[in-house]
Amino acid sequence: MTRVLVVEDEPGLRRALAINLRARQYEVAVAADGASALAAASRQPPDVVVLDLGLPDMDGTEVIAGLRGWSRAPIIVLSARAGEPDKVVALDAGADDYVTKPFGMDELLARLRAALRRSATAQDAPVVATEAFTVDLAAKTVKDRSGEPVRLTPTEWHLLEVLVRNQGKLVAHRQLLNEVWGPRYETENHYLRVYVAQLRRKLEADPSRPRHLITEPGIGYRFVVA
Amino acid sequence: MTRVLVVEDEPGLRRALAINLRARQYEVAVAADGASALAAASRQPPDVVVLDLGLPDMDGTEVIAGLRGWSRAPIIVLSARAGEPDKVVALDAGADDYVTKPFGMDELLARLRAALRRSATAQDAPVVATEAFTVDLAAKTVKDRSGEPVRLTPTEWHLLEVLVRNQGKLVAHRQLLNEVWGPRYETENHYLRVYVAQLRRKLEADPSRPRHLITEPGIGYRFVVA
DNA sequence: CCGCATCTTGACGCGTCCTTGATGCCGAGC
DNA sequence: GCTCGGCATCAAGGACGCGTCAAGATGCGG
Repeated sequence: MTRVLVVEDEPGLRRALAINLRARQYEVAVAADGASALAAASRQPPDVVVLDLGLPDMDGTEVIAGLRGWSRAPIIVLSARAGEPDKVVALDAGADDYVTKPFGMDELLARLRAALRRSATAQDAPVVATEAFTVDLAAKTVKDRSGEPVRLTPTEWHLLEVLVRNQGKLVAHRQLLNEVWGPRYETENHYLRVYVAQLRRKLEADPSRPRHLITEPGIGYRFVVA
Repeated sequence: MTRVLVVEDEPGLRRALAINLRARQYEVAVAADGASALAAASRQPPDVVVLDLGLPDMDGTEVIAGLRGWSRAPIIVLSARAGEPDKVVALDAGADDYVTKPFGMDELLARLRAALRRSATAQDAPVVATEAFTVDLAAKTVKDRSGEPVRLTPTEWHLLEVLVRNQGKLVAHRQLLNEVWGPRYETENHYLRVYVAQLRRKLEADPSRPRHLITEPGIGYRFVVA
């Protein structure tokens, strides 16, 4: 069954969305603020997210960034703000669609179907194997050479996932920090050093001579398979 | 380069769309009616389609169906009709997004970027190859003739990137310094000599006789592939 | 309320990179 | 032939970034 995460602080609308979606045989999880949305999403990864931008606790783009760090599930943004700049910011942050309140339930459902149709066809092989370890992006698991699972903390996994998804490409400090920690942490390069070091210690055969998690001095990091 | 097919019968809007898209480095094909749109799409498969529903010769959903028969390129629908049923019909027919006229150009461009981001398969590799080395702008990698990666420092890479982006064109000292070091360094021509020399030493077959990183005395530098 | 895992923050040594100066070369102009 | 300005090359210093270790904070589950 398709799992929808509804993030909406207004109780009435939240209920209405949940009822309508459940009536169409979707499995619905709800959250009233950004923090619980991210928690719920990590606990039960949704297939699509309906996200109200006007949340009490976090900026909407931070929620988008938090989700995009590890999930490609379509994000449909709801907002009372019809201004163009708001739409551009949300879409460029990683949202897939932007619906202005008030909206019709039929339209939202149609946009939801369109988003799901796309993501159904866009599934690529989410397993990447190196000589030292294997990453399964779908199952969110990492195994070492002998097949033993490797324990990663949530942040370690976020970071690894972003790097693996851009395999071969150089990912800038700024982009990594933005996708894993959010836009407000774009200058905290020290976080990267600490967590890259931890990943290397857990994954690389010789952590002091990394072969897959490569430093590009002054620019960022790169994951290479060979 | 990303190819956009614009299907719009109104000449003014068609021109405006084409101009704006070309200004953003998209490759634009235009069509004024459904039949020529389908013909153009089959001749030159687009990466994304911007489709006005109010065409003179065919119903919009027919055009969508005609495209969806063989192409998965995202379709962004433009329409003057804001009614919900129209949106639902178009989206369920296979459209990816529905924008109501009048719309802002920035919003359309943002929705276009969002659509393209999803169809990750449509990414051309912006790779520039010379006989001595190969530059991959997306992955930020440089390889020499034997395929070995070349290590560049951040400043070296930044400088090379600007030159390669303007391949064939002459880039003035002032512009290079401005883009790499910032506006306050526009007179530090010495920096350029040092770093161009380093790039030549790392990339050119015969650094003292450069064939790709060319000095234009008194003006600037130029990158040429052949 | 406590304990543990995780995240954040700090300090330090080391290596690399940026900046800057010195020197030689070449061509243009006098 | 000489001088001068722009360019190429080399070298050295100091600054900065990176890796590493470890000690507080923080938050979560029991």
